[in-house]
Amino acid sequence: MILQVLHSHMAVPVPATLKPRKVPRQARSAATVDAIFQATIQVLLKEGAPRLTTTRVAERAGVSVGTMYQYFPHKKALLYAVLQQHLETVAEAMEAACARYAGQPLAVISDRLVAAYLDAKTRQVATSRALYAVAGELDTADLIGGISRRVQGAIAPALASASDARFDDLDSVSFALRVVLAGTARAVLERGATSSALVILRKELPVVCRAYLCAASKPRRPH
Amino acid sequence: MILQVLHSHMAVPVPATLKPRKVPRQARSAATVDAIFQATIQVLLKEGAPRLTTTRVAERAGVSVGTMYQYFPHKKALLYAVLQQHLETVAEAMEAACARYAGQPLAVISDRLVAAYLDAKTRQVATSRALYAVAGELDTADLIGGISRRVQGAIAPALASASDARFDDLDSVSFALRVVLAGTARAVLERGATSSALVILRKELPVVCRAYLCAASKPRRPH
DNA sequence: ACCTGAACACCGTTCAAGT
DNA sequence: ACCTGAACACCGTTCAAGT
Repeated sequence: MILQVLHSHMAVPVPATLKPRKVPRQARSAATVDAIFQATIQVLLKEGAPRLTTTRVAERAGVSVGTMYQYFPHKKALLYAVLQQHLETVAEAMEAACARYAGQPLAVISDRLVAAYLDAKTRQVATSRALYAVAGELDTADLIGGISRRVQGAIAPALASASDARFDDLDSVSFALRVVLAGTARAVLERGATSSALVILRKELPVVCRAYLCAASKPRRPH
Repeated sequence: MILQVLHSHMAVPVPATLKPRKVPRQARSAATVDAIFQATIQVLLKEGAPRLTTTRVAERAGVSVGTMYQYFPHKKALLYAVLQQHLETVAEAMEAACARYAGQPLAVISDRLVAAYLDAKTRQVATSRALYAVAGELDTADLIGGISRRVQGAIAPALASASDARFDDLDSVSFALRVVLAGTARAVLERGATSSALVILRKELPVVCRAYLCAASKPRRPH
């Protein structure tokens, strides 16, 4: 529930066992939850995933462990919420880009989507990396599934709207495009994220996507 | 060292802290290590990552925890070794495919490399998935870095050998191709790996790579 | 020489006792 | 009503005591 307070647009269902047990109705509670949230990211970045313990987060947030467990039923719920926030930021960026460049030529749409994805992911490289590491311990099937559906739901109409191309199998192409974007970005960001690797990614990934979309579509006369 | 016994072709340097502390010189020791290895995978698949404890692995392998710590200085060394074995299998498959299809037209090389990668990863989908989950807790920068270099060292000459294409920036293209392959496959395999998702991946990933390689190269007359 | 497993430090989680 | 933090079960790791 608190997740909905923080992200009222949320469309992804949260598994019952991962739901926070308490709805912060008062301003003070909301502040506490926010402090816990911030503390989690700070400890993760400063101490690393292995030292991200409930005690340390509580200490940094200025509350007792007991209090923390009133808001998050267990450690995983905490990580889940942080990951969710990050993924929804990315999803929003993609939705915005899709809406903005609808009706443009395919090459433009492709380039803009790639740029939007890379921008969203590289805006806080450190946080992205840390969250990839943390996500492995979580049951993220539903969360990732929901975000994926949301992103694909934005990509598909954007591709369909291209002024100079049409797709026979829009769903497969949307799926493939999302997976290529997400997978490739992760493969580079998760480890070093060397600046040279990032440079190559920014140069080559647009070529990959444009070439693919072109190969997977048929031309059509602009109307 | 024991890793070298198990995989004598190993080219990747193992960080000092992750090295097993004991070299099994006798057959009995090698058998013990192998039992620990098998037990790790079994426990991981049957009980899941959270229940993968040193005690459980030792019990299943039929040794005491103390004995296990003679061979692997800590739990991470165990996981590291298992992951390493898996990645080297994939690297071998890629090297074999690269050698086998050298000199062929670019489209053939591309399709075969994609097929080789997907085959290697999907041969044991369950193990692949389980290892992705486990890898998050490990310091895999060196391991992944070494394997990546090895795979790119095979991909680059294969691409250069294409009978009908030549590349201006071979390194960037090899890098991008490897990252697209690895990232995309992971994005699909890591979660559900629905059979429908796998079908789309097998159909679209070759199109992605072929279109990209074609776009990133110039044609040349076969000699 | 090699193996064992109780013991230790530390983790996630709970809940009686405080305010 | 809400917060606290000692207590509990369990984990990774060690090392004195066995063989």
